[in-house]
Amino acid sequence: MKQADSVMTVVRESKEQTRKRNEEAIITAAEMAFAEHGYRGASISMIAGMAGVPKSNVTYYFGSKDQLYEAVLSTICLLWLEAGDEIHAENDPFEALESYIHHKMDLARSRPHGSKVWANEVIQGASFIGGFLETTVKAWVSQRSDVMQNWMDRGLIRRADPEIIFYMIWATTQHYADFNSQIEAINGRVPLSEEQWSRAKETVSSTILRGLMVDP
Amino acid sequence: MKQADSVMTVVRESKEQTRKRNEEAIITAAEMAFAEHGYRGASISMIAGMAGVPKSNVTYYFGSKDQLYEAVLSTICLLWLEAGDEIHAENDPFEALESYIHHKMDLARSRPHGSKVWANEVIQGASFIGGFLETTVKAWVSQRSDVMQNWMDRGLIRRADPEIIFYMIWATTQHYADFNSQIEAINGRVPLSEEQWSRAKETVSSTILRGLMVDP
DNA sequence: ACCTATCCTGTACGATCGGTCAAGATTAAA
DNA sequence: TTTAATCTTGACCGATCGTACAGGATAGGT
Repeated sequence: MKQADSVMTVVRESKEQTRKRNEEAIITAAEMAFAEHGYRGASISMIAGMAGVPKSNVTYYFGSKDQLYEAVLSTICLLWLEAGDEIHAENDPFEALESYIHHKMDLARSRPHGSKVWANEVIQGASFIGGFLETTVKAWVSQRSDVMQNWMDRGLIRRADPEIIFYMIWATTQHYADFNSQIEAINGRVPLSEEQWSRAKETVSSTILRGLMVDP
Repeated sequence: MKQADSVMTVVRESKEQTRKRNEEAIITAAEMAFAEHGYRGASISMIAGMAGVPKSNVTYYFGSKDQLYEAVLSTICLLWLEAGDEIHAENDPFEALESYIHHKMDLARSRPHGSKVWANEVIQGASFIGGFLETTVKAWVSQRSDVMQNWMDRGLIRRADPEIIFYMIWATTQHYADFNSQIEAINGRVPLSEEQWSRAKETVSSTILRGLMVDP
């Protein structure tokens, strides 16, 4: 088949390329399968079917269902941890938090499956990610809470427990990913329009930010 | 064993009483099992073990796993639908909404398992409760949205899409049930204290209510 | 062109699942 | 007390699950 090679310029994939392509296809399929059926409900054969690879290929790449699940969870969390990078004491609190909320709303829209897998895992006790929550996530919250405390001490925002504020932001933003099917049902079986999405972003952020303003 | 009957005044249960007692035990066990393991992860034998009845007894009472699952979901929703009864146009919006938020926070604390089952079901596509969402829940939202619109027209609260406000309330309150394990992990593996709970209630409601105030 | 290490996958296995069913136990009516 | 209806449950079934593994396929070095 030299002809095909020269005419279509289809060069043979290297092993590394094949592995990377297969791993990404499996991760993507697993993210969707775990989101739509839960950890137990998603089967390896189902994931393999979505990814277009044989069932054994999945266990070959990821070792076990548990390890694949953890890979999906860590892929998601790497995305989330970056969203709050602009929360620094030297930034304006309302600009920083508005950016954070908008960023999280965009992630809820662009990566709903990841959010759902995470939510499912936490709801069912976070047995796979418990250690991660107690170290990395806790440290993230602790650092940002110090920033919020700084803003409060300088009288820029209203006094409140910073953790509670973060939980409110997480809850309201991720709700648009996790409870998407409920929102669509109430919206008349219709996905949110572009305008509805931007209004949701605006209302969520402005409501929380107004709630954080100091008394005049 | 006449002696036992007369001394301990333990009369024999009627069939109805036995049925009711068993059904409640099974429902309670199922609520916990579905919350902690998801729909597929919770097995009938596991639920039967928790409830202290043989496995076949579960299918005898509820017919199938699906019907038991739906019974759990409807039990939960009956509780939730009552929480917003005070949202009427003639009430003060801030008092009514504060009462609603506090009521929902109390439910998140007292019935976390039900909230988790509901969240799991919605996350995974709401295939069991889709029709219910499109009829009962949608109508509930529609009625309360009219009340909110009335308050806005009278200048009592800031203008915003009422649905978005309800989603924010649902998200922030139910977060304390659904993401309880995440909150505990960040809190140092320790459940929220009584004081932390009351501060959470206060901060959540005051932040949202301040976010709804009209500009001075 | 050959060889070898690595990759890939079809097959098989034990475990567990939801659900069925018939026989035994118990209750309520006659 | 007898009888009929209902409740209760242990045993069983086909299906599906996650995983192990052997052997074929293949890429990359020689």
